[in-house]
Amino acid sequence: MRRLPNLKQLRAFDAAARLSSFRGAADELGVTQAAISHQIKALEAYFGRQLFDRLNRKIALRNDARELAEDVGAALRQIEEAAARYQQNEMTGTIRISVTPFYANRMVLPFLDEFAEIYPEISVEFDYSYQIADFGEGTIDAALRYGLSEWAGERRELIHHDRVVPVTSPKLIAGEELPFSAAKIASFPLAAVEGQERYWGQWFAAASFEMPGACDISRHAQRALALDYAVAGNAIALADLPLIRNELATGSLVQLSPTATTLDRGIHLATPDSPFLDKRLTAFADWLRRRVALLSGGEVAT
Amino acid sequence: MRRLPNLKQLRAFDAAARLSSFRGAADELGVTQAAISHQIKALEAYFGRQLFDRLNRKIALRNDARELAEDVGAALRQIEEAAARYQQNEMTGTIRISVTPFYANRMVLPFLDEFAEIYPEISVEFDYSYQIADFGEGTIDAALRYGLSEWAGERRELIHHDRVVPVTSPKLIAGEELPFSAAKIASFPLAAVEGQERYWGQWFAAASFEMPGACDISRHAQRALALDYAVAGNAIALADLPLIRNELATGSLVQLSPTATTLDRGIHLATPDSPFLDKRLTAFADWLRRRVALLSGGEVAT
DNA sequence: TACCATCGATTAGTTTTTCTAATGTAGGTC
DNA sequence: GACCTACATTAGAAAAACTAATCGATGGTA
Repeated sequence: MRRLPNLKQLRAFDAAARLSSFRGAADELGVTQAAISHQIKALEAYFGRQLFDRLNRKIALRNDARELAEDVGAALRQIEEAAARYQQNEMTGTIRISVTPFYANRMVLPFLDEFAEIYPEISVEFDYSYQIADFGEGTIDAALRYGLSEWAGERRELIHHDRVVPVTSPKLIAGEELPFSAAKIASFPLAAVEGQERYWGQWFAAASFEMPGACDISRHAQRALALDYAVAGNAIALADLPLIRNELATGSLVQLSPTATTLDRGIHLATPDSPFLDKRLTAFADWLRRRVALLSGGEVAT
Repeated sequence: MRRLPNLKQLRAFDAAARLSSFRGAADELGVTQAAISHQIKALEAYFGRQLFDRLNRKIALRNDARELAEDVGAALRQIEEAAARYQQNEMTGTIRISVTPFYANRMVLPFLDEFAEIYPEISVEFDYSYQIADFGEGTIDAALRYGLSEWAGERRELIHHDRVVPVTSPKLIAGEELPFSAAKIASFPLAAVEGQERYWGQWFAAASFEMPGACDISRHAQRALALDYAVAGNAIALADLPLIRNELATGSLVQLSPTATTLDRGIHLATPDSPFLDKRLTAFADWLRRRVALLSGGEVAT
């Protein structure tokens, strides 16, 4: 595409032609009349002929410029409408989110139809992977990630801070009375995620109990595996209640104590560190945060 | 028409989207790559979201911006074509020219079909009037005027300098032998236009003859009336040969001497003093000048 | 694997464009 | 005939656009 006249001048021309007035065009474009006069003059110089006849105190679009005015007007209208359409379709289209099956199955998929009801034009696709997705390839718009509150090179929005309680299989504590004291819990085998053993210490502190130096703690590579270990009746694990509500409902896990502690990690929606937030992702994050908060008892993460 | 994005930025966007490259867009628009980067960034800020994904060493138009790119491209193409059309239709349409019937009938209308052949898209309308037309009303594009070489407030193009010879009706000189000497002519009644008697002196000077102080000179309000007077056999008049070629052909006038003198007046095409010349008027003036020159013997006025 | 060429981003400063303020001119209006 | 409004023009101010230089990243190449 080459050889276009100055588009700002064309815009002034369009307004002046429509209104048959430089002053009117100036008002419409929010500039002075002198500016319009300059623009038209420059455009006439570009074309090498007059676009308007200057009659006294008014102007008249020349006949041979009429078609030009119509075409330019139509083109500008097309641009205006295209821009408006682009701005309005913010909440349409597809967003692709990378998420672990563990979290998707428990916290997202069961409620996704609620999101679809609020934003019927947004379709959400999931990339189920334990790998950290690469935004660079452009195939992933965001990722739901479990972790600490810091990452580099990307923007994160907190969805939900883990707030954990001790749980285990009824098999492990057959016949014992609930709730358990912290001391009693400490006497059982405990399950922890590798590198996150300190959360047990944090929980015992919340329960005002000094954690014994020599606890029986097993270490697991992933949160899901630690939970599995507990479900199998091998140990007590710390778990976020919303995440295991199915297990609690079916009785495959029981909550041993009302004492809960909030961890310094949780689920975040991570997005590429672009200067602008995709409003659909913001909407998704907002929705998910509220939805998860409902499960946790109403506290919305901020 | 309001609420348009910056059109320069849209132009950069169009080029970048088409070429999937900022550098390519920069080359196409004849600016540096940095300029495109700035423009796109500003446009993204305007919309509040990203138009392109920045992958490594390349960019990818986002899906939701694809429609925008197409619409903008189409609109710019429309503008490009409209501008091209406007520039090409310089030689079409109607030009309205004010002209006296006397001159129109003798010098323009007989040859107008030749002009129509060269410029078939230009239609010429005439306003037959002895009044000086007012350009201000916008109904007249130009005027063919007889006169001196100076006017104010308008642009003139010389079509033809009068080059006059003495002519009269055969009735006046029945039986006399041609050509006449200057002395013999001076002995006849002479016809002149009011205020232009000096042209007789000029002619006698060209004939190397001192004009007698007491010539029989009649004065007429218009050139056409002086000629009529001669056709009627009442006097000898000075006339431009091309203008009276019909009378010479039919014998209602005869040329008395080969001596001719060029006057300081002639026919001009006068146009409003606008900053740009209507190329159709230039074409008309050029054509008419050459056509009249053919009648006068090949000298083209400059 | 190191090097080179290319692409886009960024920063700071310059150039160009665009705009304004002031003023002039010419009609139309009361 | 004074007054109002519309467009033109000038000079200078403001804003937009652009460039040069440089960075970081990466893909191709030797």
